[in-house]
Order: sequence, then C-alpha cells, then structure tokens
Amino acid sequence: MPETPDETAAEFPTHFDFASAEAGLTKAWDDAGLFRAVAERTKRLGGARDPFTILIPPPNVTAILHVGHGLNNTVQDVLIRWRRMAGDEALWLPGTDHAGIATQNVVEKLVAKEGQTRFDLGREAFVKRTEAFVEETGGIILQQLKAIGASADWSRTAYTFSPALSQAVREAFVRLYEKQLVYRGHRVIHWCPRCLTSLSDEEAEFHDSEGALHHLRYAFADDPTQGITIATTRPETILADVAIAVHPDDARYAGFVGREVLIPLTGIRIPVIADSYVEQDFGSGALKITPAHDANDFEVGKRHALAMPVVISPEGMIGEVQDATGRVPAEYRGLDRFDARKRIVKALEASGALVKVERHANSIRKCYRCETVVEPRLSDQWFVRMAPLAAPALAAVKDGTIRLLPEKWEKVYINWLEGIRDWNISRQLWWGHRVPVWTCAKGHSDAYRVDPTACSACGDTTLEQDPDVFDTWFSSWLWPISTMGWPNEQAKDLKAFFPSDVLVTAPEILFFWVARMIMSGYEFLGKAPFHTVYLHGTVRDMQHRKMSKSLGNGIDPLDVVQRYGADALRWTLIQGMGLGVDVMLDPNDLEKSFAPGRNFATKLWNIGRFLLLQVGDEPLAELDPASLRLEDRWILGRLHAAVAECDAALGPERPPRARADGTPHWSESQRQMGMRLDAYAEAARRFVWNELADWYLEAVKPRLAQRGADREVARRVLVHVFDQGLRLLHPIMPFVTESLWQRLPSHEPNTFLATAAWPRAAQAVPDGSAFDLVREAIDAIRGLRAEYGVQPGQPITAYAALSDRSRVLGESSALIQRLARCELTLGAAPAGAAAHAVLASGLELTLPLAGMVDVAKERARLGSELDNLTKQLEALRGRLGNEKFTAKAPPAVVEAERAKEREWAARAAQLQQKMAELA
RNA sequence: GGGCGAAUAGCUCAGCUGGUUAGAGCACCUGCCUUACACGCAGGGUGUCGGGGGUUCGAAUCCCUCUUCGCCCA
Repeated sequence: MPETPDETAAEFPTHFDFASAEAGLTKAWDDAGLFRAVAERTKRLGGARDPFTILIPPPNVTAILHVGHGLNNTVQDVLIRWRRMAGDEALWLPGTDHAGIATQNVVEKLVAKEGQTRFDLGREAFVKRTEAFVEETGGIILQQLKAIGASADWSRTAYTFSPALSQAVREAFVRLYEKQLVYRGHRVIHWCPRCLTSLSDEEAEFHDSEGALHHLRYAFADDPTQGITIATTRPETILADVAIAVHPDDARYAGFVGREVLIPLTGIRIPVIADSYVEQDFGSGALKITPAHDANDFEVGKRHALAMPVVISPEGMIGEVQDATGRVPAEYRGLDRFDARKRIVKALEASGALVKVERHANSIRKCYRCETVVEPRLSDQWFVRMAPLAAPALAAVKDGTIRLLPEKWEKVYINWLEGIRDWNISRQLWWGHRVPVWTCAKGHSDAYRVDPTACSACGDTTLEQDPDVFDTWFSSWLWPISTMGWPNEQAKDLKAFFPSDVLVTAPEILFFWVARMIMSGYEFLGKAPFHTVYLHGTVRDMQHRKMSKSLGNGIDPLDVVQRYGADALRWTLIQGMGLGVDVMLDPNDLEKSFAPGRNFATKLWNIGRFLLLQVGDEPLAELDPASLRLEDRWILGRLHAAVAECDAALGPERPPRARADGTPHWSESQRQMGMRLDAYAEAARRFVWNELADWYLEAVKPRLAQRGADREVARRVLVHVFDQGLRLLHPIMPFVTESLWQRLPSHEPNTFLATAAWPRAAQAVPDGSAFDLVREAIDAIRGLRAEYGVQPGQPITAYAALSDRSRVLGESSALIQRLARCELTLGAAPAGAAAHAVLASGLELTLPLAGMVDVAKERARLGSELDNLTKQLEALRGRLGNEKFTAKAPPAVVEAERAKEREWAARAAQLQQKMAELA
C-alpha cells in the first residue's frame, strides 16, 4: 500500500490526459520499432510466424484526412493490432496514390492563380512543378494517420509514382501488350471537356437528371410536306446526324427505309436506315444517328458504314471539328454545347421542326472528379481486353478463394464481371505514367521496357512516344504486387507477405480497384492478392447524407482527436461499425457522437486508478485456484466468455481450410464469419465495464481493504482480469489501454501492450455461476427499493428462508449489504406488510417495509406479474397439449418446453401464495 | 430497363440454416456527489417484427404478393 495515499491520488488525476499520452506513445512505439514487419520471421521465409498483411487503400497524395479515411484506417488498424498481438508477423503497408486527374487539377488551379495554364508552362515544366508540389505537400495524410494511432510500417511507405512502382506499371503494360491483352481501339469513349481527357466507364458516373425529350420532324427530301419524327435528348447533335434509323420490323416506317430526309436547320440529306438496335416503344420509334457523339450510334454507324462527322470540340464547343465541313452554320460555331442546345431548340421551334418537348427523366454521365457532364467522343485509346483477365477473378469469388463481406457484394461483383467491358486506360493528361509506346517515322509502333533509341522493327531512330499517360487505376491495380517488389519475383517482401490477407475498403471502388487488383494478382503472379475483402459503410450525417465539402456536413477527425482523444474517435467509429452498415454521426453535435468514447476511456482510466491506488505495486502472488473466492471464479468465467466472444466476432483471420493443393479456401459457412467489429467492441466493453467494474470491483473492495492472504488473491485476480481486458480493448483504444497497462504492477520494463499476447480463452474455467444468484438478489432488492421509493440512506432487511441456495446468499451478505444497502437474514420473515421478490431461481425474498408498503399496491404488483406469467403458461400448456407438437417437434425441444412449464408453474404457485398471505 | 438488398423499440442495428416470456447500444425519464469514476452510480421497455396471403405442430426467421426505401449496372 502506498504510504501517503493522498499524494499518490493527486498524482493520478481522475481524467485521462489523452493529448500527452498520444504524443508520448506514438513516439515510444515508433522508437521501439514495434510496427516494422520482418520478412524473415514469417513462415514463408522459414520463420515461426504466420504473416498477416493489410495493404492500405492508398489515399490521394494531395488528400487531407477526412472522417471517411478515419473510418477506413481505423478498421485496418484494429485488425492489424489484433493480429500483431495474436502473434502474427503483422504488416500494414501504407502509401499514397499519385491520383492523375485529381493532382493535375490541384496544380492547374495553383498555376491558374498565377494567370497561367499548363499549356503556357509546357509539359515538362508542368510535370516538374507537380513533382515539386507533391514533394512539398504530398503525404500529409500519412502524418495525420499517425495522429489517430495508425500502426502502419512507415519504413515501407509506397507511392504509385515512385521509380520502383512506375517500373511495375511499365512491365505490366508491356506484358499485356506482348500477350495482345492491350490494344489500340477507335471508338466513342467518355470525355471530360474540363479535364480534357478520356475516362473509363467507371469514371463516368451516372447522375439522375430531369431532362427533356425533343421530338423533331425531319422532312423527306423528295416531299417536304411529309416527314418523320424522331425523339432526342440532345438536339444540338443534329448537326452531326448521318441517318435516321427505324426498327426493321416496325410497320409504321416500313415504306420509309431507303428514302432520304433533310436535317432541320441545315437541310443536309441523310438516309433512313433500318437497324434492330432501335427500340420501337421509345419516343416515336425513330432515332437520329450521330455516330461520333454517341457510343450506341457509333456501333450503328459502323454496321452501316456511315460517315462520322465531329461537331463538338474537346473543350465542348460546337464547330466543324472533323469531317464536318459545311455542317455547322456559322452562328453556332464556338458556342458551348449547352448554350448551343438552347439556341438550336429555339431555331427548331421557329422553323416548325420542333413537334413537342416532353419532360424526360434520364441519367447523364458526369466526370467523377469534377462532375462536368461527360461528352461521348470518337477517338483512339488504349484498351485492356478484360474478358481473359476477368475469368480467374470471377472464379476466385465463386469458389471461395476470396470472400467479400458483406456477402451481398459478391453478387454485385459477379454480375459486373459477367458483363465485363474493356477498360480504357489512356488519359490525355500530363501527370501520370506515360504510355511506353513509341512510333517511328515509318509508322512502326511498339511497347518498350526501356526507352528505345531505335525502332524495334526497322531501326529508324526518329521515334516519338505516345503522349498519353495511364489511368491512375492502371497503377493502383498493381498495388498488392508492386508494393512488394514485383516485377522482381525474388523480392523478399513478395515472398514473405504476398498474398496479403484482408483488404479494407469502401464498396464504391469495388470495380475501380478491388476487382482489378484481383485480376492483376492472377495475371501477373497466378494468385489471389488477398482472401478477404471487407467493404465497410459510409459515414453519414443525421439526414443520412454523405459527408462532403460542398454540403459542409463533414467532421474533421483531427478536431475530434483534439477535443475527445484519438481513442474516442476510434471507439465511436468501431462501435458503430455493423457489417456493411453506414455510420451515422452528427457534425453539429460532436459531443453526442464522441463523448461516449471519451467517457469509456475515462471509465477505463478510473478502473486503473482504483486498481493502482488500492492494489499498489508490490509483487503479485502466484494464482492458486484453490484459494479463489466465489466472485473470483465468476469474473474469471466472464473473462473466458468475453475472450471467446471477441474471437468469434473477429475471426477466423484467414481461411481455415486448404484444398488438396494447399491453396486456402473459405467454406460456404465460413465466408460469413467474423469481422463483426461492433460485436467485438461491445463484448470487450461489457466485460470491462458491466462485469469487471460494476460487479467484481465492488465485490473485492472489502478484501482489498484488509491485509492477509485473501487480499493477495483479490489483488492477483483483479490485476489479471484488468490486464486481459486492456488487451482485448487495445486494438480499438490503443492509447488509454497502453498507458494503463504500463502502470500495472505486473508490467515488465520495456514491454508494450501493443505487442503483448492476445488473450486466450482459458482451458478450464472455474465455476462461479453461483455468483449470479447473488447478483440476482441484489438486482431484485434494488428494484424493490426503487419501486417503494425507499430512500438511499435508509437501511432495510431482507429475509430468505433457509435452503442450500439461500446459504450461498448468506456467504455474500456483506456484498448484498453494501450494494443493495440491505441486511440479509436467513430465516422466516416476521408477519406483517412486506414487499416480495420471487427470483427466477425460485428463491424468495421478503422485505418488511414498515409504513412503506401499501398492501393493495403490493397485491396489484404481484397480481400483474402473475397474470403475465399465467398467460405465458397457458400458451405453453396449449403447445404441450397439442399432440402434433409432441409428436413432430424434436424431443429436445419438447423436453425444454416441459422443463419451462415446471419452472413457471412453480413460480406461479409462489406468487399465488404470496398474494394469499397478503389477503 | 436489368440485377441485388433492406423494412424489428424514438435513433442505429443484432436476431445465421424455423422452437428464448423478441434483444443490444444510444437517446429519453426518475432518484442519488454511496471517498476509482457525476465523462459516474442505481432504477425504468405493451415493439400489430412494413401490409396481405401461404407452408408448418410452431414463422421476425421459409415461400408468394403488394407498398416504401436503398445500392449496383445500362
């Protein structure tokens, strides 16, 4: 015991100073190198440990931390800390993504502030400028992640545009080129007129819009009094019309095919053609065909060998851009496409060609980076042939090599892969990996692993490199292999840590990134890059809106860390993380969202405070099972249950089954197991707070206040269960748990909770279930005190008839006295008005409450309890009396129902007797 | 237009392959500064398990249908 307890208490404040603990521990962990993974320690390289690897979804190099990152990375950190404690060689590999369009946009804006464009600077200078910008400000987000406790291996920090990872991108492209899995395609692609680049299908996102369907009449060239009416949502593109198409089976237009009509406004003659692509039910059943400005029209144009005039420039301006001479009246040239639409509709109306305008709900595609409406544009791009890559990726999920959680995403994934489309990987940007294809003066093109000095086909030395760069995702799809050293297949990390284990990300990038990583894993190394994909929910505000800058409903995680501590932030996020469920937070009331986490940290702190002040730091005795008291056995049993619950909620951490060839594999039922972070958090919290603090701590207070052997047992058990509780909670709340753990009397110098062993469910659990009887009695007495408004200070007495069970209560009478403020007497209660409790175990307590108990009220109370029970009992007897039930239900179920009937009947009899006594 | 999913306590959700007196956390209400903690302690839950139909001895759970909402893809 401390000699001067008051002073010690003063040094141990009642609240956890999270700010200084966070700073101190971040440095201490870092100095100790706890988070650096060592390849040689893994079983794959002859060591003793299973590797456990998580690859960070690399945030944009220009990003700053928002709460979505906070959630994503907290999940990863919880998992990696859990596995690290469990003895795996845990690697959480961090890094950033060069984010082609996004970063280029940021730097373009900077340049614009100086009154310049990137074209003024020129490509080389612009790229240099961007490099410098990234050098200076890039990766801030990784520093910010440290502030929320991220235990990544910073020594392995990767960057998609580093020389090593760029080499991987180049190698990947050249290999695909050699296998003819990439090709140059001429077709209509998505084009962003603001970013001035093409986009993949995934980058052109659908947005619902309230559009208009314009019905336009095209007059026949040979008989202007007759015409055909078509419907279009893009009237401005009539300038590039080359045909009107109808369905070949459409009787309405059977005689029209082969005739010519005049485009309104310009009078250009175009044919009426038949194509089964046309939907007869849509609009008028006739469609204008503009091959250069619509992907579907392009296909029609190819089938019918139509011209493909382009009337919209890369910047989205109307003009005679290509093969369109004489098609665009001067008054529309140079107009923005949306202005042109208005002008052209007006002119159509004036000319009488506009038949009608209908409101029309449709979806339009917008650039996912800048939300500019995407313009379909005819151009040449590099495409990846996806079908051969998709096949193994599809099989991997179908056969259980990879599982997606929540499971519903597996269906979405399969649906997407079964309808896979080729991937446009060229971007007309400057910031990114440049396409390693050169063309010589004689027109020979080839892909080169190293920059060529002469053409591979003819030796010509005047070579020109493709100006385009790759889609950023064409580098991030290699992330699981490039960060490990690929294309060097002998790289140590690749051998030790690939394949990785769990990928934690948001469903939004399931196709962008996850599916493609799986493809690249199979294509380049023949393996799945991970076995589990955990897709978490989105952080939303109270109106269920996504948090965003434009709505101003965001929460700054660093602000939360400052106000409530990193542990509080993490606790809130994890505790709310149901599998695949969105996390609702109130940006206008941080207190409501984050105070519970801070409060829990404070609670932990105070348990530790009590423990340290009461237990002291004298050496602890060995735990002798024979000397354990009832509450000791009980809390050890609860600990066992909590550990088992946490393990069940989190695991299994890797597929427990392997096929004959040794490849890991999830069975049907295992696919859905584990990763219940909220359930894990709750199980750990309940143990420490509701069981350890609320009951065990209270039970051992008197023992700690005395000297002797019993005190030593209590000390030992208390330290043990709190130590174990801290371990269970450490992955979620690393700072407060580490701070406390290092102060435990059992702490050995220079050891860290961060690398302490994860608790194991005990082999043999001592039976402490009788303690539940004590708890039940205390609960019942507290309930009656509240029911009858007995003042907290007023002492009362409870009587229990002598029996084996009541003797158990007798042994704990001191605890009942303290917690229920009630004397316990074993024996008959004196006659007179009293309150009654019939415990589920059948034990009866009688509390004579002179002057406080109203006999009528007590009768009514017991009566309603009896009514309720009687109703349940009747239903139960009805079931048992039904021969079909007893004959068909499993015997175990029938027996359980019979046991229930006996129990309830006995209880009902007790209640009836009590009421009779009160009569 | 195609595919997938959800609807359970005021809110967010558990409740898996049918069998508990339908649960948890938060919020809310009441009483307590009971010397670890008021960021705390104690007490407080009558929910047509979205509507309708069906299967079954038995349905929140399985099937059909309707309504509402969400996600993915075109």
